[in-house]
Amino acid sequence: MAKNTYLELPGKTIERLSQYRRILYNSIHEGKTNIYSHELAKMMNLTPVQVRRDLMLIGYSGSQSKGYVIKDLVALIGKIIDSEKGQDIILVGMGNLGRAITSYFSGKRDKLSIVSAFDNDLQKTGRIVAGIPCHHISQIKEFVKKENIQIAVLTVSPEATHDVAKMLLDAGIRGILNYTSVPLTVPEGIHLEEYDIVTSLEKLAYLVK
Amino acid sequence: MAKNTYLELPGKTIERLSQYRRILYNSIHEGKTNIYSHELAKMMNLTPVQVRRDLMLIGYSGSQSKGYVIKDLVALIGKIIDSEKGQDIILVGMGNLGRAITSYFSGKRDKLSIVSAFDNDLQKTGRIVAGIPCHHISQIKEFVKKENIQIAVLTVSPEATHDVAKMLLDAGIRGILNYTSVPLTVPEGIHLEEYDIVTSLEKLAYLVK
DNA sequence: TGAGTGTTGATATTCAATTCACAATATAAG
DNA sequence: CTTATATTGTGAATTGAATATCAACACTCA
Repeated sequence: MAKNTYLELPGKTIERLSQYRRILYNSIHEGKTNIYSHELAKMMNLTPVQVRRDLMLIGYSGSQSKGYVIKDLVALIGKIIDSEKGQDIILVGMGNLGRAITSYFSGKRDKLSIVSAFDNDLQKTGRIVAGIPCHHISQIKEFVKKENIQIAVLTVSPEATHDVAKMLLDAGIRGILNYTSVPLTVPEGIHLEEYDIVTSLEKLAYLVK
Repeated sequence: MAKNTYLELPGKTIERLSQYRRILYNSIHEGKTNIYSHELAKMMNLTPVQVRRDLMLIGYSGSQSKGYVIKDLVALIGKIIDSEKGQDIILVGMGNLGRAITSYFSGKRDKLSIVSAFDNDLQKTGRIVAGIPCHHISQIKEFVKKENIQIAVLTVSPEATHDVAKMLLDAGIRGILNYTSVPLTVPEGIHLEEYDIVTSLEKLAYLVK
């Protein structure tokens, strides 16, 4: 039996793998069965070398004449980035952004789904909002433990960010996607992805100057 | 008269400068006037060296005893990343995400504002949506030229992405913030920032495995 | 058959970003 | 005055990511 060696992939490569897969799904729907590195590169706005390098890192080999077999490649990417049994995600902060993300995401990935939301607004709690049940934030800990949730999306107000993050960490969350404008600090071993719209726009504004 | 030397700053530094400034605003409100690199680093979840290096790059000097003067630092960052007269931004695609971003962003920055939105849904066009006027996408080109818009936020459906991007480029847009799940290619000299929620979540899912 | 073309896979190189290590300096305390 | 401590500023080293280069291979066509 092959031992499940854990691949230590660069973060950027993982992001690209996720995107390769999405594009490859489309190609499959268009009836394509094989693809060359330069084709995939073009669709992703990358160089062919970059694509080949990524695929080399995950140990996938193509053929000189036919390129890569899309079906196999998709399967391998899935094997690497998906959890076998899927992962449930919660979202905290059912404001505009929270609702947008929830609706946007619903049904996009079968191994990954936002299963429940939390908010402190009693108007919203106890009901279905944007297609998923919304509970009061006081119930986060219980829910996370019971359902073994590992990932949370954070879309609360700046003021609430630190407190909610603490709750999530206390509850045992292992990864946080922080969409607030407040930078977070997390302990060793907890994974954090942050993204801030204002920062992106300010960067663009600087670049076009 | 000092010649306006254009600082070639690393992209990552620009992003951090934007965030330093936001945090420093808060510190000012709390009555703080000076700050040390290690304090700023802690708030940003960075190392002190990183902070000092960034400030070195923009040519700001602190004092060994008092650290950095917040007011001066904020002013300098503004000088570097803001346009003198401010910049107007448009948003294309008034769906859930578009509305969320618009409301979220409104009034956040005085030098930067989303002034108008565009959509192809006639229900929305010609009205005020999420606080800003929403026009039909056929009017993009005229608007961009007349108002000298340089930056656009793209929140349309995957299917529409390429066409709308082409319209924006034709109209003379210089920077695009792409929130769709479709990777874009832009010509030399046009700035592109892409961000995809699904990718972030898949990356997190991989990391917590 | 054999030259020509286009592809992959991999090593080497370059480039960008971060971190290390420490000199220089200011302040406080003895 | 001298020592101890805490800070900044920065050259050098390191790490991480992207790119260049090319051998090996498979197919095509003359």
